[in-house]
Amino acid sequence: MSVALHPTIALLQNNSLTMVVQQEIERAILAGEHAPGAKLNEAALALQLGVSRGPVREAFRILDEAGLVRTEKNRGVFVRDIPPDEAAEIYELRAAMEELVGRQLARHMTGAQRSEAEALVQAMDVAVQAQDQHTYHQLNLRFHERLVEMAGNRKLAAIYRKLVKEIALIRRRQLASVGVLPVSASEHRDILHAIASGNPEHAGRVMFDHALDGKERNRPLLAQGTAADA
Amino acid sequence: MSVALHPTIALLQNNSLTMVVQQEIERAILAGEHAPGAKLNEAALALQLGVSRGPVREAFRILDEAGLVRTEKNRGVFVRDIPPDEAAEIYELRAAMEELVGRQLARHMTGAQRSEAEALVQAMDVAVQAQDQHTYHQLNLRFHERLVEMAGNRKLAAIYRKLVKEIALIRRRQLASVGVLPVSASEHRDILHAIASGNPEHAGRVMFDHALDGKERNRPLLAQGTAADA
DNA sequence: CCGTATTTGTCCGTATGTATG
DNA sequence: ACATACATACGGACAAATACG
Repeated sequence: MSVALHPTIALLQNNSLTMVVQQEIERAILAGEHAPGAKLNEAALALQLGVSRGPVREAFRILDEAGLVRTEKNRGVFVRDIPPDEAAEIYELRAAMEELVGRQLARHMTGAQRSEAEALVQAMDVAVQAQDQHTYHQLNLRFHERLVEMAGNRKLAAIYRKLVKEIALIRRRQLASVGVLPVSASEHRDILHAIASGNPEHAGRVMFDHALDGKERNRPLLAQGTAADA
Repeated sequence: MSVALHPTIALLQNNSLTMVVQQEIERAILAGEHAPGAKLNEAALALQLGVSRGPVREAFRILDEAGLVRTEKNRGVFVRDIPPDEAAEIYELRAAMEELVGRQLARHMTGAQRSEAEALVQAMDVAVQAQDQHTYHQLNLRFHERLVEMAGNRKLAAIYRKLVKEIALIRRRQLASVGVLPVSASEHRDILHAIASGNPEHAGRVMFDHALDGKERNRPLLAQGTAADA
């Protein structure tokens, strides 16, 4: 007797309290409810979430390994405040990964995948015309995540997702950076076009350049790093 | 009054019990003392390490996030047994990262860095002539890790190190794979030569091909994956 | 510089869920 | 199918370190 569960419920099924706590703290951090550099009080969080300190501590260890918080022995856990030079390196690495994705997709993208990606681009157009920044941003994230998934390397996809979270954290630091909306509107069509061309190097370069735009848009606070690749 | 500490001691200084436990379990896994798929008993490990179950549980969460173990709710923690198709993807991803490193080094490698790398290559030659597999293997790991570090992207280096650990775990699965020794002896000189040529694409390709050799040597058990890049 | 309060680090007990005869 | 044994999940208590007055 297997009853179909609502997706969300299904996921929560195999989740220990530690997982729930970890996801909630992560959500709060990425939502800006805890500023970079802020101290996370173990007991206070446990109380607030209605759990004991054990699961909170375990969640802290996960978040530390994931790079979202930093732990100082006998002092506590702090939201990571990624310095500009390291932020630049993370942006460069994400761009390099998108380049790999572009190369791979130029070789192996299927028609169905192309259709799915184009649907997302069209939805973004709608969001732009409706001046709906939030929807646009969500769709943009999904567009890129789906492309990365389509590249067919699960480890690459997993690392990419972590980088995206760190970048979200970096953006929290730069108060103003939200606002510019449709800079990349037409670029997404260029990406799909480049992929469809079947030229791996070209598709890779287009995706790399597009990804680095995100870094450039945040330039004011970033040291002009030299890191991996161009 | 700051007394100079031995490096090892210095590291242990700021390490909580959880860190110590995590590093010890990790070491044991990578040393093959726990086979892939084996169950790690919380209480038994705690007893064996002379600590309580708390730090062991926290260490488990770190190792899970790092990808070295897998946790099943209410069942326990198991050493990850990475399936062949995912193993192939990890090898491909590492190769792609080495390609990035090659490109970057072709642009920015300094003379001092080149000297350091050449010293490691020479040491490897000595190990080969002495038929010292273990030393050769260690030097080989250090050679590649140093090159990755020299690329100047700390996040890339951190991810690379994690991939290397997962690959070490994968190799644990394939009982025989140790034995072939100097396959890559001269290839390391080729790498340095390609980097010195100053041609990023060429250096990248040489490092990519070299890295993928490691995958090919382990082919028998690997599904021929399609993953990221060539 | 010292004493106090707060917070983290560690340990252990209990409840709950899983495997086994 | 049931009962028993066992392992994990979670909570709470004590000890140690740090921060503050």
